[in-house]
Amino acid sequence: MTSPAFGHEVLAAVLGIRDGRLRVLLWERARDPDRGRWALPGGGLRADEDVETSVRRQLAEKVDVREVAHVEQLSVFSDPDRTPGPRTIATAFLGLVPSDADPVLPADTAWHPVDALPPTAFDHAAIAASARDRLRAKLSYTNLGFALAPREFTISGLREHYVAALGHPVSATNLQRVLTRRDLLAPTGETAPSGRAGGRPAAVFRFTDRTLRVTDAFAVLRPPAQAGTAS
Amino acid sequence: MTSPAFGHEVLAAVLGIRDGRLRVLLWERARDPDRGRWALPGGGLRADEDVETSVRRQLAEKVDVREVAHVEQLSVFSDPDRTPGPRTIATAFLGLVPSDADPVLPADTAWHPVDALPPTAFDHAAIAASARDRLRAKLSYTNLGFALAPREFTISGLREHYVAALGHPVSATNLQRVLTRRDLLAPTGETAPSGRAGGRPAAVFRFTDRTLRVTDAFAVLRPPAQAGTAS
DNA sequence: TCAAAAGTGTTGGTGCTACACCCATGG
DNA sequence: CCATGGGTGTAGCACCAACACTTTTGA
Repeated sequence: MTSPAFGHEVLAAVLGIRDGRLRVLLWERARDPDRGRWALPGGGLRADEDVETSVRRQLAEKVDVREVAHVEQLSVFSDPDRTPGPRTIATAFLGLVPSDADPVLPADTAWHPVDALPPTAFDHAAIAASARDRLRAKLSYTNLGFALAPREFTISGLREHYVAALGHPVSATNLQRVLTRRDLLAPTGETAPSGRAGGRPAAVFRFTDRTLRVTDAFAVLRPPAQAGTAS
Repeated sequence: MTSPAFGHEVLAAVLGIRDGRLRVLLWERARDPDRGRWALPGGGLRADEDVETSVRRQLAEKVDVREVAHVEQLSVFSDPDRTPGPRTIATAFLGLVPSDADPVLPADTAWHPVDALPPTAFDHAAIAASARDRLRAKLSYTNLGFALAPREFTISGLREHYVAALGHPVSATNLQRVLTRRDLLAPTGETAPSGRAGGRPAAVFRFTDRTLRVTDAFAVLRPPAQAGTAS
């Protein structure tokens, strides 16, 4: 059991919709190695914390943690040569920040389009891509939209978030019906003022639930009966 | 960047259907700590390998690797006190062995029902539970059955595998239709002899594909068109 | 009164579950 | 020819995408 020891870092791909695009939070490295390239926030794991605690601590230094609506583990990146110098293993996380949260960012930190990244440090581009893919997959069978959208929104506003995140057209009509059928949306009773060009004012909604819920589990091999689930 | 270094181990929850139950491969610890308790196979990460390479190497010592039909990463277990002694972080994997593979096992190693584990070492019970849950979820929206079932099987034989893995009844009629509709099954043309009590001989099938395929992605927010996918 | 934007009604199609029925074998 | 188990036909339901239509606003 005398196995070697390795450095361990925690990295977070924090995604959010900003200016109509799906973006990831990156900071520009001021020092070698990879000076001038853009990196994911994160850093070394401390002796007294587990990786979940660590990622939240590290994010708190970039973003007010209360603004991060969802955090989940992606996977381990462990190529021996993934970084120069002493070997470091990384546990990668996906974080999501709603678009009405506008955290004050340090000067070296900015949101970059996840589909058009600037030159990135180490293997961080692969981590960002894996975060993007995880988000896209989960949007379609969970209520994860709550972590991208603002607290309150109109259906067409929500639709734009889904379009930006998924990268393909989404029908507002059917989006509303799917989310309503599954009881994910609740009307607030308010309406949003119509724009400069007129038009009927939109009803305002919020998500009924702001924690992750799988809505399509066991689509095929569903456990029998479960009477009462449909409400 | 002078963060501390930690031991890193790789652990595999190898699941398979044995004697009609979903079981996990465990070995009995002969030494303290946790002597006499049952542990998942695995061990320290070497300096020149990544975690995926490592888990396959470690499994080769217990099971002929060619018999492991599927391996995937679960998550990191990193509680500072998860093991006594110097801190060790674990990357946990799910491995699946088809029921027609019968690897020769070392004397200290045995298959145990995953829903009725013997006393387990460290946090290994939680890892086994997370492997079981991952398997159950993926069975319902992927072709992952190929990694549990034998190479060739009858529908009712396959049904028993799903029942054992999921823990709830599954209809053979509908199982066949669902898997056929998605082109996951191919008839071999052979039939299996009927049992002592008679009955029509069953047709023999195999999975068309023996690598993981997601069959239900984007059930809700499906990308538009994709002409020709249905074939 | 017209254009714009939001929201609802409706229709046709697909996939799924349940159940009834037919098929092939051993005794 | 009967019991046993395998396999298919089909009816009804739920869900869903597309599209036409109605509603409510600003100019």
